[in-house]
Amino acid sequence: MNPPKSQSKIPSLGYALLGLLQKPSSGYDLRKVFSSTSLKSYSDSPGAIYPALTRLEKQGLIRGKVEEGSGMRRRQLFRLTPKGLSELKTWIIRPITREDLLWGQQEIVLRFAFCETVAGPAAAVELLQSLETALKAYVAALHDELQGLPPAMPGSGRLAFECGVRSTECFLEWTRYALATYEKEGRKKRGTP
Amino acid sequence: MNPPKSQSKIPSLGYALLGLLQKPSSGYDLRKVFSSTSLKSYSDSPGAIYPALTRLEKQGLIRGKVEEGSGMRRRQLFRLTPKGLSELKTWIIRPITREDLLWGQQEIVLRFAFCETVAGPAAAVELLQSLETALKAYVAALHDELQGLPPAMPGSGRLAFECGVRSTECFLEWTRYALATYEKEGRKKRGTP
DNA sequence: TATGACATGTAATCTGTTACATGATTAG
DNA sequence: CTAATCATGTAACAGATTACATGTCATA
Repeated sequence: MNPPKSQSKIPSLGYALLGLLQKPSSGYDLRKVFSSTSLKSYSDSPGAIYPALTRLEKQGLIRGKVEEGSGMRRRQLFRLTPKGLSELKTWIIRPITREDLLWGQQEIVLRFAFCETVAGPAAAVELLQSLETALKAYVAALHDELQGLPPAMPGSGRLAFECGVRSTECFLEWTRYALATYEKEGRKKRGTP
Repeated sequence: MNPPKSQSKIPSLGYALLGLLQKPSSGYDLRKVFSSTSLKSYSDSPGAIYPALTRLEKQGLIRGKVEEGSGMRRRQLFRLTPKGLSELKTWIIRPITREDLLWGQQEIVLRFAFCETVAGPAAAVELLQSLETALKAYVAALHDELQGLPPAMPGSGRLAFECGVRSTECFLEWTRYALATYEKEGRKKRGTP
């Protein structure tokens, strides 16, 4: 009666966890990653992590097993299931859309960060290419909007808008830099013909 | 018994609404601003806006009045109360901390965008100066972290980190550009001595 | 043996999302 | 008249925050 609800919408934190679980980890390990590395934008609170892990396990995307080592603290190691890996891969390699850009850089860069180990360098290049396309259109649209701003707008309002434009341009430059890096690597491996 | 709970933590959306309500608006107006301008990162759904307005009114930060025009649709105009204006100002001019940077650019730029009309150009300059200080330290820390990355890290992981560094540097450049803009304006008004 | 770090979880509460509901006014 | 748009809300649900609760192990 309903359309098949194959994908039961996973929040961003869920995908971050899936990506990190390429290396089997406990909830505590994951919390430490979020609190100590540059993924600080995600919550490291137990009230966020543990329920999220439980949900992912219920969906069959990860599987936890309590470690039984002599003289060790109780510790549950989670690892990706094949289904979880496939879900992660699907999320990562979906081409970048304008919507993705509106929801923010963070998630896009996270997808890219996981891309090489999950789907290989070729997929990373494809992801960057779709990102470049989307960004070029978006930057152009932002410039148009900047032109159309009411001249009565106070200085700080216009400057704030310019900040958004610059930040997007910077993201585009990084995308090109990343593409160039992959190209260089490719040439190295093929022996710079 | 409890410490005085003078500030009852307002979420980011609440402050965005307070800032926009410098110009009296209806809930529908505000939704249109969120859906049509570059504030698209905030939700324009009625289920977010209307409850948020109700909360702000209960806290005495805004006041709504139903408009009674001949042959007009029912429409409730909200405007800032003095208490709301003061709360908004306090939020805006608090110096930028490292925590603010971790929570994201978005909110900082929003604060700056409202700063000039709420607190004047001098406050905007002070805000930018505290931002510059915080950003300089943060960029340095990010460079250190980049040096310390494990060499075993896959290419896309390192590139993703570099994206964060570049984006922060870009933000710092914008901050200096904005400061320069204010300085130029100041000289113009004082007659370029 | 007492302190602190390790490790996991739960409960209350708040906010946002999604979807639905309602009525008034204007355009065709 | 009827369809679309204006304008406001509500209800059910999911997810995050905060604070608390529990117990283990190492070490001083």
